[in-house]
Amino acid sequence: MYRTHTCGELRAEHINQTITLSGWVQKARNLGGMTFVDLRDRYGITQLVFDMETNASKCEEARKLGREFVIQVTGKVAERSNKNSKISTGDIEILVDKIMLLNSSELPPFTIEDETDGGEELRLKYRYLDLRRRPVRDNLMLRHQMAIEVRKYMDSKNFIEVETPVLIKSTPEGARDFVVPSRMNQGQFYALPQSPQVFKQLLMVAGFDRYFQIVKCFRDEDLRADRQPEFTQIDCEMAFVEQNDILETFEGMTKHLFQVIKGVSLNEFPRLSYQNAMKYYGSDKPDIRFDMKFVELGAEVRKNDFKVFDDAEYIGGICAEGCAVYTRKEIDQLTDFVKKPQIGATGLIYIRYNTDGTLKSSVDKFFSEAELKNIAAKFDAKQGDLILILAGKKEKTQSALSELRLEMGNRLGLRVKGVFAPLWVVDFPLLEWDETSQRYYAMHHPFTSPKLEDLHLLDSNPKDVRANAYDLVINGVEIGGGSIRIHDDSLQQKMFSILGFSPEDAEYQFGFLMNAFKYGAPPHGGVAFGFDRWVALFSGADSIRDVIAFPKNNSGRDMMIDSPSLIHQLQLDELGIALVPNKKS
RNA sequence: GGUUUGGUAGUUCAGUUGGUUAGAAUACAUGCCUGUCACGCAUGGGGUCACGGGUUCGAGUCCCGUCCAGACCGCCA
Repeated sequence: MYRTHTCGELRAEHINQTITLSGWVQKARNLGGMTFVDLRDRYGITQLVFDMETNASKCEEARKLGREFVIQVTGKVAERSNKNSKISTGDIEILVDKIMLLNSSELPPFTIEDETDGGEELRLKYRYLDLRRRPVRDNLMLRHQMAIEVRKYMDSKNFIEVETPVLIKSTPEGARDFVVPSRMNQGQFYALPQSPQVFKQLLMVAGFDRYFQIVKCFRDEDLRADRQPEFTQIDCEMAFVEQNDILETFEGMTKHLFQVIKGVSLNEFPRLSYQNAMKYYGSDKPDIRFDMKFVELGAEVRKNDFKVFDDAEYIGGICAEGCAVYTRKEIDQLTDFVKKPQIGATGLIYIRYNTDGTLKSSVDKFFSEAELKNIAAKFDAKQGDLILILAGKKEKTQSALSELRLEMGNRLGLRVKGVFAPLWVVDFPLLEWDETSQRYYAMHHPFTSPKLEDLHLLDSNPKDVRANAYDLVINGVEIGGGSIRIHDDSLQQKMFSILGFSPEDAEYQFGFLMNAFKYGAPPHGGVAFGFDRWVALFSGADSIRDVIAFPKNNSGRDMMIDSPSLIHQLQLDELGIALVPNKKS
């Protein structure tokens, strides 16, 4: 028997018991006459004691132990003379009688401690060592707990988990597919699912009126801190429901997770239309932990021969409370921030509402103090506030102002970890126009239903048609999204035609779905949550990499197993694949 | 594809206007130490300054290119 207990469970009540532990040597502290060894496993750390006076040979053995050696010890639990309140086993220690070396270890490339000295790259390369560290392990434990609670909640609401296939069919809509060549059908390819979308809809046709799945999805797009090529969704679908039924069901799931995992009780989630989200926050995923809503300026600022305003399609700003004290240097920093190519504004206009009631702005040449005061009133600015204004093309300016708002939120410490502000963003547009390809794309996906009351616009004015689509946003992170689907084959066919599919293309790619809809498809809709993002939100991690056991790096590489990699010519031959030389070689 | 930051000891980093033998901390090794728990003290080993080219009397430092890594934009129905 390798162990009678774990390294995290022995307490004062075990004193005088003879026990056996196995684990990794975290650290040996050799004091000459005696040696202390911290023995670590998944559950905690227990201190082992070796005394030169009572057992010199064991003490000599203990001195030879290196970091991460795997040992098994048997001994008696004893009360410590110096207790350590920082660890749960800090009241006791083990007087070791027998020690067995189960395996030695090379010196790890970074220290296996809560505060490691290792950098990101090294830790990914040696992920199995990184996972020995408590903070990383805790994230995976949290992930496990959240998955358990999702399943508990969904089960309690009569949802059943059904597995859907991973080798499916490529479709040109949406993200790039990862494709898998078929050996038995040469020249043909499977695709890995970007989501189980069509399968869950087919499950609704099949009568499983409440489905969910915690499922891997794949998208061959560039990575970010919150984007991995393979990621996990909580994928859900319900039949015989309207939008409100879905929002309530999954608001319930969200509240359950917050309650059980974080001990946080949430109030009813606000619902904000896409239109208002853009108007007040310039973003379809606003962080509403803080207010600082946009104020749009109109004709009243366009008559002073100030060309920046006069020529602008959109003029809008935010009011940063208490920031009138910002120095010229700080405002220059903000100007540089909005002028970064990633943000793309051409300049920044400020109005300082000084504490003495005077106003100072970067446009004093064009606006009198009274006019500035009027503008300040529009912002509900108080003395001591700083108004920041951007002007230009509407979409670009709103998005730049949104970034500026978040930056100010950061500077003012308004985006506090541990504070959670969820909301539903609803009434997304059904379609968006793409200039490059001169066609409409589905904003959500091609199976999303238009709002009944907007249906008449579908031919005349497609871009104004709103969809039964919604996102759950928490702290400015898109945690999930979904829609009420089309369940009528003629409407689905019409959608495909608006999206530029020829009837033949639509039949080739989605014929099975439209065919299924001919056999009594119930009204249905659903939602999918980004599980990794959710765990990251709960753990406070900056990147979803921190909550994934074996993540990929920025370039989509697994640094540990070093994939992707070349495959043998024999494998290529079997698949009937010939590689063309790429530009690098 | 683009913007940007970085690459120096096992690791995390510093390195001044381009100037002698490239430093610190930590880790590691050895010795001393009987209550440590970030143990302490002493000593020691450890460097292809990412790679290639250029400027220069002289390059870790300046210039060009390549590679690698991070953040972001594009992209992500």
